[in-house]
Amino acid sequence: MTENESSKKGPTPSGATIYDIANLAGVNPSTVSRALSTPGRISAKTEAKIRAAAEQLNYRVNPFARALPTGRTKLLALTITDITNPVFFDVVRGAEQVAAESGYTLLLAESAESTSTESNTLQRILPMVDGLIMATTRIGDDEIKSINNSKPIILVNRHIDGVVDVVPDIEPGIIDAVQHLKQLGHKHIAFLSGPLNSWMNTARWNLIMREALAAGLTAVEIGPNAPTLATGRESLDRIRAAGVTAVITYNDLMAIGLLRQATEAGISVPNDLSIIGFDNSFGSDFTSPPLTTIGQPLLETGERATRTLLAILDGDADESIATLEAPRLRTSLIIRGSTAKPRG
Amino acid sequence: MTENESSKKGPTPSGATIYDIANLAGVNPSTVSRALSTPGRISAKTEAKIRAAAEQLNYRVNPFARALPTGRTKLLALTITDITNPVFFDVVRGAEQVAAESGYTLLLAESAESTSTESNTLQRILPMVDGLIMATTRIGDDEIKSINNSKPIILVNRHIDGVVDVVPDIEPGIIDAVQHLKQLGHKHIAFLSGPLNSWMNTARWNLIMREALAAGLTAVEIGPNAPTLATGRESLDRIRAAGVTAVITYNDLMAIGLLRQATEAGISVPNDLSIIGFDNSFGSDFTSPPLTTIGQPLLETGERATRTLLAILDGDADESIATLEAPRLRTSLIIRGSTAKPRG
DNA sequence: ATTATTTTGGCAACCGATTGACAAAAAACG
DNA sequence: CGTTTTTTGTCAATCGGTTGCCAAAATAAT
Repeated sequence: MTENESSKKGPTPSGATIYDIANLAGVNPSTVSRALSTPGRISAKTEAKIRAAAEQLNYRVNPFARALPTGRTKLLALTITDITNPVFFDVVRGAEQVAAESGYTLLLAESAESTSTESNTLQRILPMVDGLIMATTRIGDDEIKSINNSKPIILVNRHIDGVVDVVPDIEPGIIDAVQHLKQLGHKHIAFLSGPLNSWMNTARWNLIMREALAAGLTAVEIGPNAPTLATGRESLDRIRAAGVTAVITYNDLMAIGLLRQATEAGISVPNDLSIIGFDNSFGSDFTSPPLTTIGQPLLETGERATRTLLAILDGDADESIATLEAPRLRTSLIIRGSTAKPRG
Repeated sequence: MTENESSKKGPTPSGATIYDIANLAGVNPSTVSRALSTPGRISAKTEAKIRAAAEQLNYRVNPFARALPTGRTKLLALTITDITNPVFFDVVRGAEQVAAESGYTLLLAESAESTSTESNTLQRILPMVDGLIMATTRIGDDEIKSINNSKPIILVNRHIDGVVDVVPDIEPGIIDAVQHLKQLGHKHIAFLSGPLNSWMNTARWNLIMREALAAGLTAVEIGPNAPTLATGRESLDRIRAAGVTAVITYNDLMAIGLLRQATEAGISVPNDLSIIGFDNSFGSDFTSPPLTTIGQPLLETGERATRTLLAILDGDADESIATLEAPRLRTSLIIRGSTAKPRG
């Protein structure tokens, strides 16, 4: 602790600069800059000399100094509302990986709780990032549109006109789910719905309704609800009261809550009640019985969202088009243990 | 899309600068800087005028421009190895909240998988942050020490000489756990251990061993293992073979895996096998039966780690001392449904 | 009213890169 | 060998703030 000369103090914490390199290599700082960031611009010999000097000084480019003239920070933000929600795990993983591959750093922002916190965090983060992936947010369409005017945004699982989004096609999964229930012999099903203003919630319910109708089943919506484990538990009575034999929930978390509550109340899942979750998120197979669920390709969603964002940022027309026109990701039904023939 | 003048193009994406404000308010840019960042330095009247102008132009300070001369970015990094591990949820929450309160932004870095990825990510992040909280890492002591020479680090649940850490006292929880098992009538217990080089793993096992000995129980270590759900499942046979009636696991994830595997194999938990997890992490009460576990104050851990880091950064002697000398956080036994009298 | 003191605001240098313009050096050409 | 073209490296301005230093203005003290 006594003789570490340049540690932690002063505005140059850890710092060899291109000027130091220039000195050591006997060239002009701008030459150093070019050698390091515009390969080919400088003769191989000089470049080698500079790289050696940089290596020797353990040089790291100062991201802020670079960001200032270029306006590019190589930082991407991924916003989520609730780190506790397993849906994001794989989205984060996918995004993180693609970002890292491209030399970008992912800034993960959780805005638990209030909308105002979320707005504030966003305001703080916005100036530092090149672009935003919004995985979930309670923020309104207008604010998102306004942000979209200054920085590119990719929306995940939400649609707003004029904003780029990545949302998997929910149709195949829902069609299969309803058919699955029908084939098991269910006649009356419920949708345990999610948040009131959720675009995705509405989309899911509408489609379930349509398919149930087409299949000759009755379908009721129970909700709206916060998309949490707790509300899943709390809704057991309403579901029983509705007289249905099967439930599709807005997400897995709610399904798990419901399943646990039912089990504790002596109601057998799947025999007394079939449950289908949504998302196939991390942990949905940890329950007993493991959850039948409509799976989303979460990892791919994170990857694609990030790739799309990068394509926009790099303005690479070809890649942009390729990314934007790739076939849409699809949901699919994953049958596990929480669905069965209704009793009696 | 037609007439948004200054959107998304050029190095000044969204930007009013202090120069714009200076123009509008009829003062010098430096006066603007002072008015905004050194309250009191400028007369109230001028300051009001400047604030009004800033408001009108919707000014946001450019964090990079500020970081350049000051060397302070108001960014903190929190590194975790596996976003999937529920242990971090509350740590992240706590850290995020304290950081936000103090006007800092938390950069959450997941370095899933390989150590090399982790090193790379770290190198990328390091120059942009004021300090680091390392919640888990596979990185070696030496590298951590070396990082600690350039930026302040707070270690969570790990100890390295010379590096500040926040690690709750595991003693109370472990003492209670062993006593709990003894009182239930167990004679032979096992510790399902975690990663080989984990400091915390060793600490936990040593203490369990000591307490078991003191209580007249036999204790065996089974492992090392990766701290995952999968290894929990895979270790069932070894646990059965060891002839113990109770297991304490390195963490909840392993306990949950073990519990599920046991249940599927027709071994009743808690009647045939008692299981105690570790951490009381998110979801440890979702299982059937809910998991008895040695709880850590995770939220407080995240909060304290962040507060400590901020205290170091701000060099506020009083606050530093207060934070550093606060009573150590403690673990405690949380008795739920996965422990009972051994059968027969 | 005069001097001493404190406030207030401006000037200019600086943080560490990037980049357009240009001149010197090297290579290619006739 | 002289001239044109290309390559290579330097100069200097710039990004948007911060801050030490100083002078003008305002206030206080004598």
